[in-house]
Amino acid sequence: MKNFYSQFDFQSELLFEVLTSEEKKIVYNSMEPLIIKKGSLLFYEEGVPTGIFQIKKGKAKKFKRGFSGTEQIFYIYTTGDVLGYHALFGEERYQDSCEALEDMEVNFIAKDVFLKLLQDIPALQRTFIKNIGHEFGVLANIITVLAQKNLNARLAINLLILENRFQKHYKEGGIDLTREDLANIIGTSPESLGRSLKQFKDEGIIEVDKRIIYIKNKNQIFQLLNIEKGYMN
Amino acid sequence: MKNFYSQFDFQSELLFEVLTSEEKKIVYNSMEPLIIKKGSLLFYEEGVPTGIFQIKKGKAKKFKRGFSGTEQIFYIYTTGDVLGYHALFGEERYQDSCEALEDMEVNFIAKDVFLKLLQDIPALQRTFIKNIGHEFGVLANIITVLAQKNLNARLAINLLILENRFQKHYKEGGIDLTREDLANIIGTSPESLGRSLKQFKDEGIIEVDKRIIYIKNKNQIFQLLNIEKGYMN
DNA sequence: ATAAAAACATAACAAATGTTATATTTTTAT
DNA sequence: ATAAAAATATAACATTTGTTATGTTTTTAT
Repeated sequence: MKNFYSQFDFQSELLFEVLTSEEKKIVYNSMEPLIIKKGSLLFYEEGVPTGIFQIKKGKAKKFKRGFSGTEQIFYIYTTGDVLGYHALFGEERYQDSCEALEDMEVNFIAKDVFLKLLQDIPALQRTFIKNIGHEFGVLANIITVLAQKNLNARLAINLLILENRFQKHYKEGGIDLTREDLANIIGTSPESLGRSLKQFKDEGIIEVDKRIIYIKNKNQIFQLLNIEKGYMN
Repeated sequence: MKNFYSQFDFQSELLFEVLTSEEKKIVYNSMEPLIIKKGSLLFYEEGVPTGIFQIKKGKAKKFKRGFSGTEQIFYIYTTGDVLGYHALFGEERYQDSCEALEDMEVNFIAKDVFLKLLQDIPALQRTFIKNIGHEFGVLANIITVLAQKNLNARLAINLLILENRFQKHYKEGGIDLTREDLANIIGTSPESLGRSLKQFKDEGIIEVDKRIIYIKNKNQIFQLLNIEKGYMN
């Protein structure tokens, strides 16, 4: 059975790790640094692709809008993640939008430069396409959770996923998202989310400081989810 | 704005349509016919990929199992669809399982043969990778529906999608799925699904014969979903 | 530093969905 | 053709989630 976290992680921070140090040098020399302000878009649905990004600092949400206009967030990117490459394979447009959740520093590789890199470094193309396959499985897993789990379980699962993803890069390891964004990840309203958070607080599962959520008792979460010990490693 | 149905359709029946008639001949000569019995698997999660399939006759469900073992179905394939190719790009394993819903006739292309075809016909590789990108967007749309819509709306949307997909190949155009499978698509229990179906019957939106569901009044469905006329074309 | 705006917390009530139980219909195997 | 098994329909009740409303805290802009 697969590791729990890898079922929900794009693993897009490892994409350049397959390269030799020589090849890495070529790739990193192709990058140009960009500053992206909180609230602005790295790319948007239906837009023509311009290149790919690697996050040096900050977080971004990937989302689509439903019929009714509500954002559905299906991924939060953090430091190290590479993103924006789907649309570069096969002359497509972006399938979704990506917005900075805080002021960000990113490295950008322009489309033409990236396509040249793919040609020059055979391992790169295979790695990226392989990862798109993996990401496909991640979305299928997200579908499964949204379709089969009730609100508390969806919240519990996403708290584990988000804490795991953030703690790699933020020392304190808390989950710092607006209630609206968190609600738009787990598929509910901010009010219903609030009720579940209160339950978790009352049961000692989490603590909240300002809006930052800290997981205090993972065992209780595993119990809630009926996950056997050992599965989470 | 994109066509409604294309947002939820893999469009994997068009993959060979980009080829010249000469190239098509090569591809179709590489196929071997297979008979697959109802209930057996074309491929399964974690399995090593063997090749790709094109459906000549019959339907198949693509699904994953959640923690609790319940199937989550995220796609129903029908006649003409090509499937099983994700795992062939980049030495992966299957991310999901695919089971025949009735006795099927399929054309099979073995892995090595298919990879050779990809090399020999450059347009083919681009087309397949482009389609994987499109399918990624389809899964994101499914996530949005599951996260944001209530049961009746999810049912309504999936009835439209399924009728549209089936009517291409079955004259009567009804939706013939077990209640369990349909429930495992829209993310509910067969009992709750039954209640919604009864409501739809009482309101004259659908008719049911044996287990086959016929849509009788699409306008009522559009109304239910707040979809403007013209959007569905 | 302060006022205004935005985000958050919480409760009460309404509506939707889950669950359990039972009866009926349809399919399958012999 | 018939009995057994599987699938379906439906209802009653329990639980979960959505919604509306109000007050408080936090952030933002000046």
